[in-house]
Amino acid sequence: MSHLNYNHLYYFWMIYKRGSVAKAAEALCLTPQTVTGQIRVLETRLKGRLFKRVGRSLEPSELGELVFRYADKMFSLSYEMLDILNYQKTESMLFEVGIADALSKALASRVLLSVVPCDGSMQLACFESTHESLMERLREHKLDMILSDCAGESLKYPEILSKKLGECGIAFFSSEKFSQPFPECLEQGKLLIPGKRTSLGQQLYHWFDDNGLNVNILGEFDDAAMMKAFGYFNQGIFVAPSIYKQDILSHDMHLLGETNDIKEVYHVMFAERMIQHPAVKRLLATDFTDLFAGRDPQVQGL
Amino acid sequence: MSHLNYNHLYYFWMIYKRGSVAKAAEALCLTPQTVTGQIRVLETRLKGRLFKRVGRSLEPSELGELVFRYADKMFSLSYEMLDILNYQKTESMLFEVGIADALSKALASRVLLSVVPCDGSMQLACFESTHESLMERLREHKLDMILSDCAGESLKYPEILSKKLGECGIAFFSSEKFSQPFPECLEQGKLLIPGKRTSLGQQLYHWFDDNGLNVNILGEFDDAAMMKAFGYFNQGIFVAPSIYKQDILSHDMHLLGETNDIKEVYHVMFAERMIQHPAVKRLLATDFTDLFAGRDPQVQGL
DNA sequence: ACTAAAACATCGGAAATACCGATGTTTATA
DNA sequence: TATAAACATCGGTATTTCCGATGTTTTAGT
Repeated sequence: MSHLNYNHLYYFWMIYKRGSVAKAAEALCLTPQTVTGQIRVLETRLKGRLFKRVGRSLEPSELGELVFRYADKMFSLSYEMLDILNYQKTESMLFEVGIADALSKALASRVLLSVVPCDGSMQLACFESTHESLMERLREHKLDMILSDCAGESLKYPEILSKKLGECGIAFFSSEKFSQPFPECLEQGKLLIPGKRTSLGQQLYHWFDDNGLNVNILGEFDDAAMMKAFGYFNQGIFVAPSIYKQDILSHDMHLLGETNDIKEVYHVMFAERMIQHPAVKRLLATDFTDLFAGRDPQVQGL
Repeated sequence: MSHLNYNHLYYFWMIYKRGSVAKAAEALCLTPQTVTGQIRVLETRLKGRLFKRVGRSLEPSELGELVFRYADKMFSLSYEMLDILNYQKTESMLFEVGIADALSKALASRVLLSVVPCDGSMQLACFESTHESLMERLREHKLDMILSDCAGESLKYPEILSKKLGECGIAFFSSEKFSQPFPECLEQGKLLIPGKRTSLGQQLYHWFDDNGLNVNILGEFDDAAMMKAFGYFNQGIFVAPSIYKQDILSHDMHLLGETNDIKEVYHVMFAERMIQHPAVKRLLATDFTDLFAGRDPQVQGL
């Protein structure tokens, strides 16, 4: 049996992934007619059509679906390999991390600092965005890892693994003082809260309900840093992880109260790979219970 | 970043697998200088040597080892895909099974018959050989499955999975009758036994020891069918699974005795695949306890 | 209903590259 | 020391890939 032309298989994979010959041709820096032609050759070799025309676009045939299942695994591996070769070549290794807007940046930075060696041999690149858009980038191998407050979506993608790093109770802060005790005092001021789509935001809504609090919401923020900035320069009441109490109180803020009913949960998400990024490996080998209890973390050896 | 030439990667994989450019070139129907040339291009693309010369042959470099780990997964998948496309194309599907010489053919045939549909839509091809050579063929994707008496070796290859189908006590038969009771009578005749390299052979040696029997061995057989044939036409005492007692006794043989201390164990071995051969799927879904107890097996639905 | 745009398909020539023969170098073997 | 068996290199040829031009079908817009 003659050998497969694996470049043809790659072209096929690209058409399937991008959804059209035109888009694939663009990604491959070729003209559409070339790509079509090469697919014709592959179809001759495999003795069957890979796509059928539906309207003016193509849909994979049964054979196409079967072939794609294999090609996808193959070229995902190849992309993973090229990734690794890239960061092995670069003098100072790049570590690209996505951080969910909703997370407290202070804790996230502590987590990252504990796994990036301080000798300058690794260059950290942080992207902040919504969980969804970060997941997309992770799946495209454009991020090494994500720190996020929600792990739920990772179940949709079998190639994405996740691990809970830790969790931490939250506290309410304000520049004002209020006459009522906690938690009733929350009804007296205006609240800055995380958006409903974030895990913390949803928990807060339920908690207000459960405690019969009729709160007054000044603003909803998808980005925790933005919320905190508002809190510092306005009258609003804002939320932050309890363990940063000391830091926030030193900014002339007052602690209204704390609760462990609501937890900010930290998850790390990463693609399943044959060779993990060294920083991800370190992170997975590290026990963060100390960090989330407000102490300095212990980094385990690999 | 420019795209990889996956045909070059395939050539590289072939050199690594076969151990030399010359052997790879032969397998690829090319001349060695062509293969070397194409590898040079790949090395330029990956910005590093893949092999280093050691004596008059090549050894993979560190980069080569890394690349091979990926290429091997990729092209193993590709070969698996081509296999499946082959048996999907053929009108009557081919089912290629390896059967270890040492196994009783009667039981093996019952196992196979229970998973091959009787409508003629599947064509069975059986190869008998030693366990080792069958394993080699299985790893080369030249067999869909192996039936064997030993599963131990499968642990050496992570891509080979195995499952125990069942086990069955054994009995001793002979055309002669002996004066002494079982098992002492075994010392009176000449024994035909399975080879020391088979599981049954080893168990027998230990059992003779444990029971203080000083037996007289006429011949050792790697092939169970050969042993039985000898038993039928000579005076030797031979061994067979207890459940075929009735059949063997009807050939004018005498049962000397049975034991459950020694078991003939049946294992099935197959490659881990994304899409299993339908017959293997059926086999794995079938409970053979009835068959190994001498009853007709119940085939479960898929 | 007609036109324009956006898909994919086909064909023939041009550009790229894969391939081989000849030859050279090194290393193991007889 | 000769010989065979590896791999490496070079230059020309053969093959394949690629693109431009052109055609067909379908969708969208006016």
